[in-house]
Amino acid sequence: MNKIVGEVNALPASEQKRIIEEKWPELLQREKTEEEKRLPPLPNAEKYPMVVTRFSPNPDCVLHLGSARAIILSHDYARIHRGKFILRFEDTDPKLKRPVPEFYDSIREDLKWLECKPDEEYIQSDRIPIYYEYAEKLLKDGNAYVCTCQPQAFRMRILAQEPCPCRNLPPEEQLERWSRMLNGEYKEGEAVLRVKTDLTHPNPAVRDWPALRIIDTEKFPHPRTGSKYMVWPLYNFACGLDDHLMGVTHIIRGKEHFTNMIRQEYMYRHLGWRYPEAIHYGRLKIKGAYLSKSKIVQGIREGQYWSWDDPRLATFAALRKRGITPAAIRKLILDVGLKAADVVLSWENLYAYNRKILDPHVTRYFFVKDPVQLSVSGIPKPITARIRLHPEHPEWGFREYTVTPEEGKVLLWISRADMEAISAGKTVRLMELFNVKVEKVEVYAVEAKFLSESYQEARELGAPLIHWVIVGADMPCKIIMPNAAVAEGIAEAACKRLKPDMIVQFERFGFVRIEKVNAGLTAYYAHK
RNA sequence: GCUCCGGUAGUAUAGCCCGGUCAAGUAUUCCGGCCUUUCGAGCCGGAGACGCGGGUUCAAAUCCCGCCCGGAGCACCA
Repeated sequence: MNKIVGEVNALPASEQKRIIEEKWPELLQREKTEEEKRLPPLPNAEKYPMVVTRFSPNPDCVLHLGSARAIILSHDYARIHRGKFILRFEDTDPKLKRPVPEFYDSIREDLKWLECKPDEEYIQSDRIPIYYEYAEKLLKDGNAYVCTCQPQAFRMRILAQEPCPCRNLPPEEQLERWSRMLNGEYKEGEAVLRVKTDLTHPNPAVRDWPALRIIDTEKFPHPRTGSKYMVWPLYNFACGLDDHLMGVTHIIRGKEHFTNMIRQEYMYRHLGWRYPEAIHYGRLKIKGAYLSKSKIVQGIREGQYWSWDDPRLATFAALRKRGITPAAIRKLILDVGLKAADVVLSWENLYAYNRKILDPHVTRYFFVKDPVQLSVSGIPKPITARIRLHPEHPEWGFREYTVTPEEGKVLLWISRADMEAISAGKTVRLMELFNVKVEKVEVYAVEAKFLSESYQEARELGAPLIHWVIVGADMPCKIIMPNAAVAEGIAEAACKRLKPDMIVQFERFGFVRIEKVNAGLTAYYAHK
């Protein structure tokens, strides 16, 4: 049996696969279907020559986990169908949701990190003339009007299902008003372009919705176009036009946009267009973290968080910094799918996925949190520990430490938590090193006597296994925890060769991402 | 309040359209065991759910009605 296994393993993987395909094709089949089962089919994908999806953020903040669903599902569905994935910046509010130049880039970076690189990119503030063109067309065709009513007065009318006085003015008059709007003859708030819908629609929010408004860009210049434009499209107008103009076939977005679809459908009818497939997924939350831009922005402004990548935030920047992998996030999102029900994600699931991704690939080191000294006496000779960087990969190498007793004694660091769990008379195994018998436990130190080297003996005695660092072969280490607390301790000397961005496992402590290496080590904690 | 949309174990999800094979599957979590020089991973076993009440039916997680609960929208925001 072993001989046969050996023979098979000696063959190259491609050869193994060929043989299986030849003799047991059903084995491969099963494997394949299981992997592809991941996402449910996209509705009506076959009705379109090419599937086109888009992610359309406002660059007024960094991205966070709440956007992961739109990004990953849009991207992955486009890829599954060999379609196109578009990134579109919706930066049409220079006043209330002011875009910030640095966020255009941070969003691009986040998408790249998430392995969701867009095929095309658009910025709405580049497209203002296009929106004007369609505004004019709608006006000309009597499908829109320039409304100069006071918002309050308009609301009263619309609630009563009555047209406001502006609605039925002839197209020529509308175009006249429109050019006055563009000329700056109206001030901010004095005129708005509305798309005609059904005044009797059961939802008042749908009736004659606003499409373009005036913003005083002298006062609130747009970061990209300055004061060049004073008339800016609202969400439903810009987004609705762009989705058609860019050939988007499938819109995947949060259910807060459900009413927006109804509104936009009226415009599509005016223009003789067909509305894309729209999927509205539920709200995504994660326990104990704010997934709201305004809360994040507010916390930053008030100094509650250090920065956009503060470990307490669920921004992609923060997750990245902690060593959460994009693969784990993708798994989480594919798991959740595109149901309309709200979901409350738990960090536990994210961590579990991340751990399984990381565990086979990352190297192991010892980090002693809250160190106390353990002095071991009675060591007969120098003893060398060779500890694998990964238990299942001896070929990756090892760290090597030699304890050299002076008058039979050596000093080691062990963690306070381990010290508290042991007491005089107990036997303890220092991993990969030797066994000791504890003699005295004090407040800051432990004294023990060398017992034996045999690991087997430790097992038989049921001795606890603890990790350690030789005093002198060490470096200070700070670990930023997810709650922004700092765990202080000592890492083994081999950690000096670590590089920023590496993710390692500190045994019996957890996975961390290295932030800085100099005389000391700084790392961010991911999870156990 | 009005207009929509939801509700399967602690969490997430499959099943619901096309009722039976669902005394409800999967992942994670928790517990136990095995394995292992980590309290990690792996392996084995176990715990844990159809919001409530009616109805239709031989049969309902699945269909119908009512209720309850949750969420979203009701901006000259996106």
